[in-house]
Amino acid sequence: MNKLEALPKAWPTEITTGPPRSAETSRGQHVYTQLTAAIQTGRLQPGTRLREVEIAAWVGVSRTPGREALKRLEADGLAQATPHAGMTVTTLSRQQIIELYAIRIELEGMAARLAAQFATDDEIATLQAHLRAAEATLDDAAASADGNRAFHACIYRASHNRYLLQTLDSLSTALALLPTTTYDIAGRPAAALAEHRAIVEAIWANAADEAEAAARTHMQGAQRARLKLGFNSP
Amino acid sequence: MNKLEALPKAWPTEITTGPPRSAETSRGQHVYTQLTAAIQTGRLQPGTRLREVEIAAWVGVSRTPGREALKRLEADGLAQATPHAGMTVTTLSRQQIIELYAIRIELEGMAARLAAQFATDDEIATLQAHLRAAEATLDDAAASADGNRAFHACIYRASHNRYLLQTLDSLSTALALLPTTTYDIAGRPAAALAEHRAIVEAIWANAADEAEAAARTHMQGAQRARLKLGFNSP
DNA sequence: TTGTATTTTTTTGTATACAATCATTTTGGC
DNA sequence: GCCAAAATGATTGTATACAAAAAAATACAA
Repeated sequence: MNKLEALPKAWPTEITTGPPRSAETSRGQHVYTQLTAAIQTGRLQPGTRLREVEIAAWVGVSRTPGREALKRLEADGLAQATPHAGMTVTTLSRQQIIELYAIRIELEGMAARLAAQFATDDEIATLQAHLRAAEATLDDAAASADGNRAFHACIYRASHNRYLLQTLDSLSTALALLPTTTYDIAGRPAAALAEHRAIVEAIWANAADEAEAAARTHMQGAQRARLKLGFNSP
Repeated sequence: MNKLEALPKAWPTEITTGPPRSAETSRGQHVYTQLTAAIQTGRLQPGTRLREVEIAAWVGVSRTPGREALKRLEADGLAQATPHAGMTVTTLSRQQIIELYAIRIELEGMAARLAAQFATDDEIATLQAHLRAAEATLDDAAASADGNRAFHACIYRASHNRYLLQTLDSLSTALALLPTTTYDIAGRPAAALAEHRAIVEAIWANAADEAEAAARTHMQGAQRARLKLGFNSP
């Protein structure tokens, strides 16, 4: 039926960067971590075929935990399966990116509003620390992108709504499928930092409306930057 | 560590109500369908222990597809796992219910807004058909609840945002963990119908703001009704 | 050459045996 | 009788063999 194109059989040479795999975590969890890391760093490009045996051999486990990890990827939207035919890393269309940002704008706004209402002093302090850290890495796109992820995750947690946290996490992860980050655009890290400042200030002042507005403005800026970048295929 | 309380070993006598399992669908999918159905109809109560072997034996398959289905339940938030200790059907706390409704209010509003902008004539006609059908089942709480689910799913689809659709689907499913529906409250089906009418009218008129407001009002009403009901444990 | 039937190969789907881990019970000592 | 430590049992985690389905390759005729 659907012919899945043949794809690079070569795997990234470096297999594990982190700890080899604590006895605490299951092999399945380990494979999942490896796969998401490989996708987010771009070592596994969208469209790449994911074969159970290859994945398993790559990480050095049997098919069972490998298969489990792939199923989780599918549930996260990071991989797509066709019955009996196998999985590929999801390729986002322009339309999908627009839809992703649409819901993210809404939920980031909600998170900022809730954070303005419910964030603890500790959480606000952490946000401010992230701002300071971001100043130091304005020139490093990769570090900026990492810092950005951490900053947003902080706001999610500060919302004190576990379903919101979970949903935004999953949406952010899906956007990590895109090959480059918006921080590769000249001036974007500085603009993002200014927008982040506005959000944190509103949260610090317990100004819910302002926080929501600032977060929405920020995400709209991110979307504009993203769509300016263009992307891989359709 | 955590002692999982011993729980009823008896399984619902009727195993399968639908088709026995088409050759098209995998056994894993079949188990998943059976489990979600059992949870949503209340045959599997929150807190019930889910053992891989029992599940597998119940549906008549081996552990592998049973285990796969359980992992999917966990990803959906319908079951909770503790490593090496097993899974139980999720029990929602009052706080969780509040958080669920909070995000649902936000996203239902967004869906109604988008539907007002982008719904096709067909989709609006389907919504109107649902209103007429709901009139006929005002006295039947179970039928009302089913119709309600279908109605909302229609709006999700009419939003034409696949991530919004997916997220709202998942949130609605999580709420199905609650034992009784708000439609068991006297007068609630009629109130809900009136609120549904307001939403559809706004969508039909392409009035985005009104649609969002109507949807939020509706969900706030649903939340109030829900919290009035009380619930199982914590 | 082209279209089609058939075989082969590849890959996922499933069953099952075994290992690891945690909870419980039993045993031994005091 | 009570506590600790070892043995037991239950249950999940993992490996692997086999079945089933689909895709690809091959053979063969028109």
